[in-house]
Amino acid sequence: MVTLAEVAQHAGVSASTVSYVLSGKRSISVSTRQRVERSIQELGYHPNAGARALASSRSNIIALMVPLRTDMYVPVMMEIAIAVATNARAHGYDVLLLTGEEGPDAVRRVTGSGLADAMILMDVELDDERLPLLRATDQPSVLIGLPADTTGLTCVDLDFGATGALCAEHLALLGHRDIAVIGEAPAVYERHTGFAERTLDGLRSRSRELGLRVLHRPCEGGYDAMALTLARILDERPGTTGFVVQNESAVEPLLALLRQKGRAVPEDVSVIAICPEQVATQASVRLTSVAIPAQDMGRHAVERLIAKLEGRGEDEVVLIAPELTVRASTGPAPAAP
Amino acid sequence: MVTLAEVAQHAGVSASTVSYVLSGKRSISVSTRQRVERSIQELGYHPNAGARALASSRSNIIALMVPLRTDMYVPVMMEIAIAVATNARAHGYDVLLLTGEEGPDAVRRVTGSGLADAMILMDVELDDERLPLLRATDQPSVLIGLPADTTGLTCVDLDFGATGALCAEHLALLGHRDIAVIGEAPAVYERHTGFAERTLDGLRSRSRELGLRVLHRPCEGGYDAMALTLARILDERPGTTGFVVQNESAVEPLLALLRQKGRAVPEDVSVIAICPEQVATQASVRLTSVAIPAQDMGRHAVERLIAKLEGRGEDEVVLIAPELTVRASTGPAPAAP
DNA sequence: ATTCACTGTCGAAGCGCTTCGACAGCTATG
DNA sequence: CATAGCTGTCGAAGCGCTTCGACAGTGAAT
Repeated sequence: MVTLAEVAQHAGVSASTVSYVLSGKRSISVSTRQRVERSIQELGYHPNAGARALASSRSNIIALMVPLRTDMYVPVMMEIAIAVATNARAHGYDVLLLTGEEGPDAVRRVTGSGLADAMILMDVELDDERLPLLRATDQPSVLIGLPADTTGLTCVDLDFGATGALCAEHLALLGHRDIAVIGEAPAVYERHTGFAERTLDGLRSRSRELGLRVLHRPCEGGYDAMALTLARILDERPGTTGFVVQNESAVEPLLALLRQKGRAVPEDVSVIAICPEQVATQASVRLTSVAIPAQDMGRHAVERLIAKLEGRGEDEVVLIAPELTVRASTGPAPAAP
Repeated sequence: MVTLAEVAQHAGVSASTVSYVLSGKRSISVSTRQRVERSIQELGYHPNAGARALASSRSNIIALMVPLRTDMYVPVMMEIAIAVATNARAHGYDVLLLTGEEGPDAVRRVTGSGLADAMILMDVELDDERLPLLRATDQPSVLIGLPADTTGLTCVDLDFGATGALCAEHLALLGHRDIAVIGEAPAVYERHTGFAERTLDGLRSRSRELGLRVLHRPCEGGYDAMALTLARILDERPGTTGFVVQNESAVEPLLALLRQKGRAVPEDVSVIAICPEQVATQASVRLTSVAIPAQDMGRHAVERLIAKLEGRGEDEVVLIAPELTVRASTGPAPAAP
């Protein structure tokens, strides 16, 4: 293993000079710099991470806590995780992957051990038990998701309230009057992750303004659960002509069921999905959708975090504006019979 | 920040004693151990990761390289990644998330800097450019996937050859004679990740033995691509009664299209999917499937790696035996008209 | 009683790096 | 021409931990 000292000797300078070449924290003459860089190249030198962390008390690592549950919006999670890793690398940071399993202990462990310089938490619940720890420590952190109380925290999330409102507006504009929301699984609401409720709130309040009637039904996803849910909805509100789906695994079943029941999309009923682009474009009907901007969320989270690490930037809530893309699954409400 | 020395002072022992309590590498009297442990508790001590890594030249970190592409079998990747993280933690290791982006350089960087003690590579291609590096270094590694040449490497993967064979057997047993394989996107074959080819090979050779006729068509996934692919297949081999699908995003479109064409599943045609359990159970028809055992793969990979880190275990190829679960999408071939 | 082998503890020497203060050799300034 | 202020480099002091050898104390074996 090549060390700083060996590079220094090879280049005929002192170790500190090599260090300064590497960090750029003091000016170095061009000739020396080049000599050192050549030596680094020739010897294939890589600074030792542990020694560096010890001496500088900075690990250049960002911890990313992902939820342990793999049962929900998984592709989004993965996309965020990868976006975080990619953006972090671009800023010279590596990413440590923590699962939610350890819960608050993971936060303690990471902060206490100096394993990471900062952390990003995904899937934050409204009243998350990790939040007090984050507020107490001076280690920078960013949440992806929006807890109930955001004081002293930096959060990044899609503006789900605006997303709900946007869906209501689109359907109202098309003349729909009775709409149904196919929500996430009941467990998601019980866990109070927040985003589902916020979507619903936004949608409901805008609907009220626009005179839409809204029926909300959580749904486990999958074909059978969707069949049951749809039957109940149509039973209760036969005149429903608009659907907003916030559950990836209910999308395709819903489309199949509507087809099966002879309700044409978008002629008879309109469907809006809140889902990743890929799902919307690959579904059996090209779906009008509000995209979940996983990449953006990852990128923003890293950028906020880097800003904090560099002393710039303060606590703030970044809500990404939703964008509705009209595709083939929504159209004018059918004339009342 | 609490240090070893402070704990030592608080407990009235020397620093080395505390260290030995922590590592268990020398015997410590019960009374001393308890005193030290109490001090650790009271002070809320967490060993500094950097210092530890420097002194012991072991970071207790495993690097996990995931593919950058988020366009394919993503949930499987995520599940593997989480299984890796969870199992690694159980062995006292943390996981560093690397994206494929950096390619071979990431391997150099990690090995060179001592950032991680070992690495797991996902999505290994048949002739992966990272392999020479892995063979050259003495850092333990495990591949998830199977390259062309496995000498000097440890690999974990589903036995895709046996998977293909299993599918052929199941369909043959049910009396099918003409079967079609809906494969992964052409890009997957061009990239030579191997698993798709191995599946096909296994399926073809067993089919030959069993007298099945096989038509293989790669498919991008999504509704339109699937529609085109299916049309071609039925055009070329109208008598096709069995389908094997190895592309998650083609599954639901295929089912919808078959329904639409009036071909009932499983009465008229049988469908086997090679996909995660969740996809199989949540599809619009409960699918007979061969599961992709993501959790097992992650677990095996970590276990192999730990074994190597502890000096036990040598290079080997672990092929996980496929399991076919019969559900509602396969049945006896219809009597010839 | 003497030796021997443990057991439990300590002190000290690093691990490879960053960073602070020092300083030699300049150039610009009064 | 002395002085001040740069610029570029160096030496040395740690960062917090692990680990090696040393050794005091104890009990067993001689």
